[in-house]
Amino acid sequence: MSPFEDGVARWRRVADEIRSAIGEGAIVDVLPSEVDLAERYGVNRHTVRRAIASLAAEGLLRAERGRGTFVSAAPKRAVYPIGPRTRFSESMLKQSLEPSGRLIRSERVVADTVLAGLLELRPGAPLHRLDSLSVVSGMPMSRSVSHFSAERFPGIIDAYAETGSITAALAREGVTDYRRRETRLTAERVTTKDADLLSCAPDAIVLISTAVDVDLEDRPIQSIRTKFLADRMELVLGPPDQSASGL
Amino acid sequence: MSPFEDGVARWRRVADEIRSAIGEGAIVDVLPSEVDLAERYGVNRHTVRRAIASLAAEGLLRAERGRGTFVSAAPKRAVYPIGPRTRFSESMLKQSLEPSGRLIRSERVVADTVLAGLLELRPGAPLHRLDSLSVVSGMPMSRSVSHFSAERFPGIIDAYAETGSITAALAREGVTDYRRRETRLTAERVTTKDADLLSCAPDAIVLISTAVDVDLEDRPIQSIRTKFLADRMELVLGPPDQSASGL
DNA sequence: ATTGGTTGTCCAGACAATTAGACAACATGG
DNA sequence: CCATGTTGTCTAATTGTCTGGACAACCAAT
Repeated sequence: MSPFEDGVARWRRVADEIRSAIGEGAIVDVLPSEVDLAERYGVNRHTVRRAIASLAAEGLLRAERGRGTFVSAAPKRAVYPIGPRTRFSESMLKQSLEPSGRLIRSERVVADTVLAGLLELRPGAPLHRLDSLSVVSGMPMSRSVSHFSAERFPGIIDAYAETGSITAALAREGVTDYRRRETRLTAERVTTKDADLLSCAPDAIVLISTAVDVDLEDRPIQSIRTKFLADRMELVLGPPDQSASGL
Repeated sequence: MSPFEDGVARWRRVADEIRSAIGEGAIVDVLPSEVDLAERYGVNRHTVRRAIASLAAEGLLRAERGRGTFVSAAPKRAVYPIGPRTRFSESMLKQSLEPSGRLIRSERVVADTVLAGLLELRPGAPLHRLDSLSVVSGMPMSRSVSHFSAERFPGIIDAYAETGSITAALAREGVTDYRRRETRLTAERVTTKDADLLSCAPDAIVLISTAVDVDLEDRPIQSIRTKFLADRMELVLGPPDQSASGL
């Protein structure tokens, strides 16, 4: 059999399986020996070693010569409750995390048929495209692309650049309250460009949320497409009890 | 620079980017020429060709000699509305899809502290562990691991094996209605074992949903952890309007 | 001190990935 | 017809992956 087959190196697949095993609690404190792992995954010991080296570089494992290899810390994900009254900054503050938003790029575009449908505007209507990055306690968390009506919110870009919060920026534009109408969720591999912005592994996974926010009269305010780094975030739906992330 | 860097082949990364570009609507009908793509992604033309070959094998692209390369069909994801009244089989039927569940494995286990907490049982309580696969119109969609109290639902395994639906199985055990209390969402790479069961690429991505269902008296019924194939499913929260999946 | 089990390092070979260049086969528009 | 641009195929050379084997260094018991 060929070492590859689908463009993913064996050592990386082994690394992924070990990471999963740790995440699921199948491996708790100490790893099986390199020889055992090699046999279990059907690869050479060197391949296992490379996988372990990769995980050690992530800070997940710690190898000690003559003793064994140990898991150093189960990484905890930040929790993001998502529902009709979803507010990113508020959620992070409740977890004693420091949210901040950074403007990556802004642009004036015109609405295509899809965006026009979502925002209930005519195709060709002028829009503000807001490309932003959310950083929580120094760690990049997500990357969003929002679209606003340029006619209704002429100063939204500047307001966001100053406040770093969409809720705050909307308040300046006269929107005191809003709610989420619908959220669609899926997941994909991160693109290389996003990987740079989010400073994550080039093959990390992002949860993709596509949503429309509406004001109290149910008129669309913004269409927002957000990519959350899956290994740093956990989305929670349901009653707002803020228990710690377990599994 | 090395062909690899992180265990992912270049052609694979190019393939992923092209797939994303199609998913986001950046590439609509016809691909740029191989030479253009090679320049854009900074790789050799042969590498682009391999990426295209991989996507063509998936059925996403169709290359025609002398003319160009075209996207054959925007793959539509099955939509799964998720909320308090979430029912997998019903949702699929509404989309004219044929759901069926298959029992992979069942087992009697005892509750650890985490499961006991979720199900509000004492640690050590006997549980049924139900390991199942959901197939929709012949396509494996998700893989679930459920835990039920063995004392309260002694026949749940047999009931599921016969009906292929958890809702139907619970009805046989006397639970006429139930609702979802909380759902936690994240995403990971699929494990090789799950990749076999789901018959998908060995490095596909799964949306992981961890939830607890409760009866009308708010007593926990089951804890369920489901892995949805992200490229075949889209989770939707919010008002139940069943519009087609349009990113 | 010895023994057994562990991680760390080195060498070498077989195979895959990537690059480069050149040319063939085909389609389209002038 | 012909010029241009496209995908398909081939050879070759370079670099990285994976495997196999061997040995060193280290730890924890006996």
